[in-house]
Amino acid sequence: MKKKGSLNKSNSRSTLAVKHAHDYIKEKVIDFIIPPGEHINEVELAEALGMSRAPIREALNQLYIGGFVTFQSGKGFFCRKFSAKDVADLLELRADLESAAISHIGNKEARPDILAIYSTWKEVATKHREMNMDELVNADEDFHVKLAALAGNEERVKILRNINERVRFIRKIALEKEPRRSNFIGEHLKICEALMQQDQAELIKLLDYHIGINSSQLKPIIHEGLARIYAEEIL
Amino acid sequence: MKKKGSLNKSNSRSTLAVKHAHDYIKEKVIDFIIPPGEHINEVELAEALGMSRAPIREALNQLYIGGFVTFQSGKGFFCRKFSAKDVADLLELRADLESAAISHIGNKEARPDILAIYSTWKEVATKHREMNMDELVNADEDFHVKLAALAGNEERVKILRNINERVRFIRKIALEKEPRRSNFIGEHLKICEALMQQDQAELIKLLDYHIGINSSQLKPIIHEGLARIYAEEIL
DNA sequence: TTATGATATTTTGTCGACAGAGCATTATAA
DNA sequence: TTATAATGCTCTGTCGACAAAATATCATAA
Repeated sequence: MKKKGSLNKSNSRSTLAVKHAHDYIKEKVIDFIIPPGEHINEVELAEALGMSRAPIREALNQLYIGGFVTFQSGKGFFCRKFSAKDVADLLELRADLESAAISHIGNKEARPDILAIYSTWKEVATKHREMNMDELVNADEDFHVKLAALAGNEERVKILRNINERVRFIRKIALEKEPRRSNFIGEHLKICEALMQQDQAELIKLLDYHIGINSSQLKPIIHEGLARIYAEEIL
Repeated sequence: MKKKGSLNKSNSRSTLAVKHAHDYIKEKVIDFIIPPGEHINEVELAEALGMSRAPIREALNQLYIGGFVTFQSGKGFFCRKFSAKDVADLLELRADLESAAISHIGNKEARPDILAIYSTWKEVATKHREMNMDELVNADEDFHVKLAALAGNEERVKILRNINERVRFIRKIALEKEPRRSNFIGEHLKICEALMQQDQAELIKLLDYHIGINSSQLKPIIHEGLARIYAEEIL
C-alpha cells in the first residue's frame, strides 16, 4: 500500500522533515524494530514518512555519527548491530562517565537540584507498581542523567544520553530480570541520601555497585539480550 | 574469477563526495579557518568543492552530531563556538576518559602494544627538535589515543578522538606555551615506564598530573586560546 | 545438478530546480 | 533625524530526476 504525501494535515513547519525522519528512524533502531544489520531502504522510508529521500539521507547521516546506523559506501545504511563485547564496552563507558561525574560534583550543600532528584525518585518509589517497563526504564535513565548533570558538564551528559539510547534494549531486559524491583528503587534513594549527607566514599561505593561494573550477572543479561535481538542467529 | 583487466579510472570514485566534504569542512572548523559562530554557506562550499549542495548538507549533518558545527532551523549551519567553560568541560571529559582507560588496562605483562608505544615515543624524544608544532600535537594525540586504546574499549577511543579534534587548537597553544618541551616528552616516557613496571599508583599519579586536571595553568591557556580565536571580541 | 554469464530490476549517490523563509537595502512616514 | 514599511536578493529545505553501482533474475553451459 502506498500513500501519497498530500495527506499532510496541519503540516507543522516547525518540525523539520529531517528532524522528524531522525526521530522516527532512531526509535525503530533503538527498539530493534529494524533488525540489527538490516539494510535500510531510503525509498521505503521516504514513502512511509511522506517526504523525499533528501531529508531521509540527512537524518541517516546524523544517526551514522551517533552510532545508531552503519554505512557502507555504495550500499547505504544499515541498522547497527553489536557483539556482546560492544555492549559491554558501552556499559563500561557509561559506568566510567557516571563515576567521573559524581567525583566532580562540587559543593553538595543546600542544592535544590539534589533535593529535586530525591523527591522525584521518592514519587517513583511509591507508584512504581503501576508503571510499565518503558516508564520504569525512562524514569531510571532520567535519574542517572540528572545525577550526572549535577557535575555541570553538559558534554558528558550528552554522551551519557547517547549511550543510554544505544543500550536501552539491554537495560530493559536487566530491569525485567531484576528479581526484586524494589532493590534498584531503594538503591537510588540511598544514592540520594549519600549525596545529601556528602558521604563521598559511600556514594562511590553505592554507585559502583548499582551500575554493576563488576556485576557477574551482567554477562548473562547481555547474552539474553543479544539472543532476543538476533533471534535464532548464532553469535 | 576476475573481470578483464581494464584500467578503470572510474575507481577513483572510491572517495565519496560526502566524505570529501566532511573532511574538508572539519579541517576548516578544527583550525578555526572558519571563525567561531560564523554562518556556513552551502552554495559557496559546493562551488569550492565542485559538487552540489546535497553531499555538503549530508556532511554538515554529520559534523553537527560530531559537535563541529551548530544548526539553527531555517538559518543553516554555523561553525561551533565555545566559552571557556565549554573548553574546560571537554578537557575534563578527556581527562576522565583517559583515567578510566588506564584503570581498565588488564594484564600489562609482556604486551607488545605497550612496548610499541614506548619505542615510538622514544623516537619522538630524540627528534622532537626537528618537529614543528603540528607534528608534535599529532604525535601527542597519537600517544594518548594509543594509551587509551590499551584498555580495548573502541567506543571510548572514538570519543577521545572526537574530543581531541575539538580541542586541538587549545592543545596547540598549550604546547607552544610549554616552557620546556622536554617536560612533557619526559612525562610520556615515565608513563610508559610505570605501565611496564605495572606500578598502577604511580601511573595514575603521573597521568593525573600530565593531563593537568587540576593544573592551574590550564585556565590562562584556555583564555589565551579563546582570545586568539575570537580576536578582539570580548568573552 | 552446479556454475557461469547475460539481462533486468532495484537502489544508491548526486544533481539541478524551486518555493519560501530570512536578510539587506531602499523608500516612506513621523 | 529615527523608525517603519516595502522591495528585492540570498540562501535554506525539500523535491524529482538520472546515471552508475549493486543486486536479483533468468538462461545457458559444463
